[in-house]
Amino acid sequence: MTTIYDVGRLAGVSRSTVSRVLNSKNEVDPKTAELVWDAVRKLNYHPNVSARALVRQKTDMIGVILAHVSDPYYEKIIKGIEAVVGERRMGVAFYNSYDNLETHRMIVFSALVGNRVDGLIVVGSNLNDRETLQEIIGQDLPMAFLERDLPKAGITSIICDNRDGAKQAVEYLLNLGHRRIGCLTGNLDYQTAIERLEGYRCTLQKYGLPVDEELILKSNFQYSGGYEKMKQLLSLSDRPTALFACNDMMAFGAISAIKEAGLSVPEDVSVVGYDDIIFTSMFYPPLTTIQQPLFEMGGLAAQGLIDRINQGEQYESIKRVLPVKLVIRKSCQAVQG
Amino acid sequence: MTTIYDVGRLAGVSRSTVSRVLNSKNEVDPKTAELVWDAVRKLNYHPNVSARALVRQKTDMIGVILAHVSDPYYEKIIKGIEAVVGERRMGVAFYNSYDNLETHRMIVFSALVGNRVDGLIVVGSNLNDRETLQEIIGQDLPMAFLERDLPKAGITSIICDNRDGAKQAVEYLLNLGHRRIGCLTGNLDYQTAIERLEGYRCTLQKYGLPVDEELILKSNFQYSGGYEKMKQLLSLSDRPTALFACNDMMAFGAISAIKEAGLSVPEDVSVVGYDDIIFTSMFYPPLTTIQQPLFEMGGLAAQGLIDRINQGEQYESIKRVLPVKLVIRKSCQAVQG
DNA sequence: CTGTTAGCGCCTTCAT
DNA sequence: ATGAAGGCGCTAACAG
Repeated sequence: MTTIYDVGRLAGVSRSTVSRVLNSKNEVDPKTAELVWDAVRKLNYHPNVSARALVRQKTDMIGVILAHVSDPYYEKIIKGIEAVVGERRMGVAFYNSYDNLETHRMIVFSALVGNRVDGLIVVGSNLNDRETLQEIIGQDLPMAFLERDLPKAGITSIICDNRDGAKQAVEYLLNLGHRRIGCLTGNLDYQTAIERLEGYRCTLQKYGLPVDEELILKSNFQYSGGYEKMKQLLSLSDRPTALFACNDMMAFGAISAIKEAGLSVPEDVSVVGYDDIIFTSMFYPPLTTIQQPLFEMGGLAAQGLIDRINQGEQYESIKRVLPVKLVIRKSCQAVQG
Repeated sequence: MTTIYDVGRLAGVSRSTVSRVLNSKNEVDPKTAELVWDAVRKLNYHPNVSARALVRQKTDMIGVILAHVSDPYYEKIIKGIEAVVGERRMGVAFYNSYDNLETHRMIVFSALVGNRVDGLIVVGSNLNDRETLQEIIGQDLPMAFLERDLPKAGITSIICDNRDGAKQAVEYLLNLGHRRIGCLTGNLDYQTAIERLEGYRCTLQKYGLPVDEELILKSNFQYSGGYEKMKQLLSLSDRPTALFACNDMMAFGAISAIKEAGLSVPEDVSVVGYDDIIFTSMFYPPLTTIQQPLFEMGGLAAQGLIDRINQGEQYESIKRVLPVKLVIRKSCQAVQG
């Protein structure tokens, strides 16, 4: 391992000078600096991150904890985070919680309390994590929340208007003449799932329609969940003519079940999804869905977190609720006759 | 920040004893140990990772560099890596290269030379990265390669039998009576893309069929690339009756183009993909494709890397070529008449 | 403008 | 079985 000391020796200067050059602090004679850079290149020197982090008490890294990095839903959020973080010359580390409370707790503590990262973005975590998070927040460590707001916490949270999204979806179906509209919810341990369901309910009520509990099935945001629950919905004597799936993956699963039953989308059942993940437009039929500003969300969370890190506890937390919009494709049509 | 010193003071012991308890080294009086653990819990102490890494000269983290974490293709590979790494009580950090050589270089150096991780798994990187990688390998730092083998490197590499995969796909189509089989290649800066194309060519030759260069279109492993290139293929006067797409995303794009042209899959064009990503079975029609043992690949790479880290340079590198298999779904049918 | 000095928090001999 | 002391590689005062 080559250290700052080796660089100094080769350049004929002290270690502190090397450090100054590397960090472009204070004034350094341009000639000296050039000597140092030459040595750095020649030795292919890269600072030991641990040593640097130890003395500076910061790692220039932020962490992002989410259920599973590979979930396509996170794609644009991740890109939004990375864009901002890269711009500020920091790095990102991703951690998978697998939606497991114990794992989540371990990660949060070892990453944040163990100083592995300077701050943490928690993406849409399980509401039962509240205790862990309150504990962390109590220590005034930099955090930001995405798709979730923690009451009383002086912390940035970026969420989308889930109730309004559900409202747009349901209103769209109502305008097409649908009256029996099924709803596949996400895992109700998640704020987004709860709010979307509320939006569905309120919208029906607003239009003076009955909320038939038989048409509301608690699912889990997964393809398989959408598939299974849709089969149940189709077996109803008076089956729905339309479906509001609280995310796109469940919509895909539901559509498979519909096709398997010998029915068609949108001829027999209209389907609206939620999220607008990248696959929606590749899917057949192209899915009508609610689009969230995912890239922007990621960016705002990262920005809030980094500001908090830089400004310390004087940072004024922000809470943003971003608007969503309906994207009409080809999975819905008006009720016939 | 609470340190080992605070813990020691609360427990009434020295810092070295705390350290011993934490790392369960040597013998420590069970009563003393209990005292220390009590203090740890009471203070919610978590070791400072930087300090620990600095003195131990290891981070217990491995890095994984790939084009983009959110690409669904990596999903199972990632899970395979995580399974092994978790089992060995280490952690993983993911880095996105975005298929950019400069980014790739920076990550490799700062992560590995900067001691951010103990070793690095490079997943299917651009062949033009060779120089950077050789440079790193020259420093005998622990690395493992996935979907790529670097000649002369005493380093673990795990690849799949891409030529055989292409052969299985093409033979399947030939057996269905197809003679004009198009090929959409991936980005030929990648070993997998090159080998799959070779497999396609060799198989046709093996059966004494002409290789019509007009039917081979260089694409990029992307949905959009598959879509565009398939449009070209369809505009040919004597268009192909079947397509071998070198990955599933291009197959999806191609199928969109086919549908858009008023044709059907598999009635008018049969399509075989490659990879068997999670979406293939959700797609309509369910895609016939080549399945790779992705989970196993990730696990083997992680295992090889960790062994190398633990055993040092005496580690005997392994090179594994894993078998692949054809998964028949519904995107192909026999030539009519 | 540059070198000297003193830690950052932890682990690991070496004593006891 | 436990404590004292030294140092991992780096940065940040403080001198000069």
